Formats: sequence, C-alpha cells, structure tokens
Amino acid sequence: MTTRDKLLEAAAAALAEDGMAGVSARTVAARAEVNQALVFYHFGTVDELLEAAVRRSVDLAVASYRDRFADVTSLGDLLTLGRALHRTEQERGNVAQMAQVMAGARRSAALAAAGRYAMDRWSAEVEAAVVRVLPGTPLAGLVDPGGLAQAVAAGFIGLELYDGVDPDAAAGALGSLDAVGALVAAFETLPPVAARAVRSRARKALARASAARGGVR
Amino acid sequence: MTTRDKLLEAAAAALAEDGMAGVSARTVAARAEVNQALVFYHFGTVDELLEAAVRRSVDLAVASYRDRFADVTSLGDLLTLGRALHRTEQERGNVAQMAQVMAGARRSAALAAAGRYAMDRWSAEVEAAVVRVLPGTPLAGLVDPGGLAQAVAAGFIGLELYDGVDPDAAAGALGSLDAVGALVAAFETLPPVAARAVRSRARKALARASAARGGVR
DNA sequence: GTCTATACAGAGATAGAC
DNA sequence: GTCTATCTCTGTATAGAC
Repeated sequence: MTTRDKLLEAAAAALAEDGMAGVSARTVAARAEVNQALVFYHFGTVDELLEAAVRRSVDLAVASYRDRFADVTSLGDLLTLGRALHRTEQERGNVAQMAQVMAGARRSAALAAAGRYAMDRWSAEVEAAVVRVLPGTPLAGLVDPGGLAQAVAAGFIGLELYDGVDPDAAAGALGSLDAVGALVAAFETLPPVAARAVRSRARKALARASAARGGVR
Repeated sequence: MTTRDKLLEAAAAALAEDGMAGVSARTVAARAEVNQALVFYHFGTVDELLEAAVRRSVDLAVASYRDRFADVTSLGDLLTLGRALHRTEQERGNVAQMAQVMAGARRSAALAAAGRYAMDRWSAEVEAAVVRVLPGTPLAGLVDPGGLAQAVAAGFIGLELYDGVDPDAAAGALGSLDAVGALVAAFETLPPVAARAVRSRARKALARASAARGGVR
C-alpha cells in the first residue's frame, strides 16, 4: 500500500469518525502512520486530500452497487435496495463523509466540489433505476426522475446528521419514509381508471400551487 | 443591546454564513464588535456560545410560526406552509445554523445538544399539525406522525447542505418532493372504497418488508 | 462587566537534508 | 519520496488591571 493510499484511507476514516473538526494534516498523517509533511507533498492542501478521499470512497461505493441497481425492476425492488443501501453506507461511514464535506463547503471550493461530485454520482445511479421503474408508478409524468433521485440523496444526508444527534428520532423518521414509500408503491395496484384520476388531480394541484407561488413572487 | 446579545447574534450569523469552520471566539467577537475574552466570560466556551445562539434562533423562529401552524387544517395547507417555511428559514440562515451544529456534533456534546434541541422544537411543531391533518389522508394509521415530522425536518437539513454545493440540483429535489406531496394529497379525493383498498395494501407491504428484514437480522 | 496582555496548543505550510 | 526542522498564524483560554 502506497503512502498516497494510506493517506486517502486515513482521511476517509477520520472524516467519518471525527468529522471535519477532527481532521487535520497532523491527525490524518498520524492515523496513516506517515509523516505530516507528506500530506502537502501528495495533495497540496488538506482540503484537496479530503476531496480526493471522498471521490475515492464514492467511486468505490457506487461501483459496489452496480449489479444491484441493474436488478431493480419495480418500485418495491428500489425501495428494498434503498433501505439496504442506506443501512450499509451509513455503517461504512460513506454518508458521514459526504455530509461532512458538504458542511465544510462554505469554506472551501475543494470540499464543495467533493460534495457535488458525491451527490452527482449517487443520484445518477438512483436516477437510472428510477427512470426504469417510474412508468409503472403513480408518479409517472408527475415527477422528474433526476429530481427524485436527488431528493433521496439529500434525505440520506439529512438522516445521517440527525442520527448523529438523536439516533432514535432518526430511526423513527426513516420508518415513516418507508410508510410513504409503501403507500406510493401500493398505489400501483389500483385499477387503471382510479389511478389515472388520482394522478390527474395531483397534477392539477401541483399546477395550482406553482401558479399561486408565481403570483406572489 | 447587551454584550451577551451581541455575541449571540454574531454567533448565529457567523454560523449561517461561514459555517462551523469559520467560527471562532475571535471571528465572532470581531463581528459583534466586542472583546474576544468576553466570549469566555459570558459563555465559558465557544461551543456553549454556539449552543445558546442556536437555541435562541430556534425559539424565535418557531414562535414566529405559531399562528400559521394553528391555521393548518388540511394536508394541502400543511404542504403550502411547509414550502413557505422552508424558503424563509433557509433565507434567514436558520436551517444552516442547524445543519452546521449537527455536523459538529461528533466533536462536541454542546453542539449535539443544540442540534437535538432544534430538531425537537421544529418536529414537535410539525407533528402537532400532522396529527390534526393525518386522519383525512391516506397515511392515517400507516405512519407515525412524530416520525413523519422528524423526516421532514431531516429532509430540510439535507436540502440545506445540498443547496450549498449544488443549488440547481437542490431546487430540483425540492420540486420532486412537491410532486410526491401532491400525489399523497390527491389521494384524499379517491372514493372511500378505493382509498381503503390502497391503504390496506400499503400496510401489508410494510408488514412484509419489515418481516423480511426481521428474518435477515 | 470589560479590557489588555499573554500563555500555550495546534493548525497549515515550506525549506532543505537525505 | 520521505524526514526533520521550523516559520507563522490562528485558536482557546486565563490572569489581572480597570
């Protein structure tokens, strides 16, 4: 294992365990058991090390789900995968890494880029599955698949931070999202006539709401 | 305005604008135009100043919505209020303050307490409205009002961080959540028989999913 | 309650020997 | 590529005068 890789791994672990506040060239180097100056030799700045570390974590994690995303053929499948993914990635600390660089984004362009990259990669993956699955759901034609995928990714970030301050509450929140997902999925089983009626009402309500907002602005 | 209040206000502003990384006794004191040592005289540590600042921001913000929450009588009302609230609180920087202390929670018990407090206050407010509104919706009996309120709060936090790294994407995500909300709301207009059928299917799907998870664990 | 002064630790970053 | 040494800055925190 090269020094570069040791640093990347140590940075990812430090970010996940101690957060941005616990990360410094010194602490990361100590964790990697290499000299502190090597952070700057290999990466230039601490932020750039963090950026590289998160990009690597995300690339590895996303790749590890490629097959499972490909297997998704229904909304139910996608919800099941989503639950498993959330659980696993949270445990691995990958969600924490993302949340932490995103929280640090105000200060550093490198961190902002890392956060954007991570969210992009995950939502692209989710979006591809949503596009396949959406036609069979009540949300077809009502919601933008990309936006939905991004909302899911953002939700994971929020839950991660919530879990850090109140694990029970975060678990309760996750359970409720499951219920909403189940409801939308169950909607698939409506007779086509009823489904169309509901969908058209939802579309009208949306149009009304955005018109109201447009009027105010 | 007392020195204490100047510090509280400056801390809140610093947290919202520069994030945890940009906050220090020196920067906050400079912003408040008071001496740096007064941070420690009044609050003991920087983290305790931040905790006090966030508690104050949350108390003020929540109080400012009391009437509007009381006026909510339908899911549609609640969604409309939710959109307005999200927009306003994000602009005021209150959501950013919450996200930042939550991100720093790993390092400091005071910050964790501040995050927990903020999430509690907001979700209690939302929950009270959800409890009133839920009986008229398809989610009645399917979802825990408290959990749903917590999920909404967590979602706002996630969107805030997302907005910091990719504003367009965050806006897209928000739009999709509107669509999901509209769908659930439109469901209210189904004939009672159909509504009951869908709800019961959702309940069964939920039970099945959690049984499957129970089997694996 | 407020200010000055200061101690002290840890941060980022670089120079230069090896 | 790696190490030692070091510079400089910023941060937290306290002591003591006013």
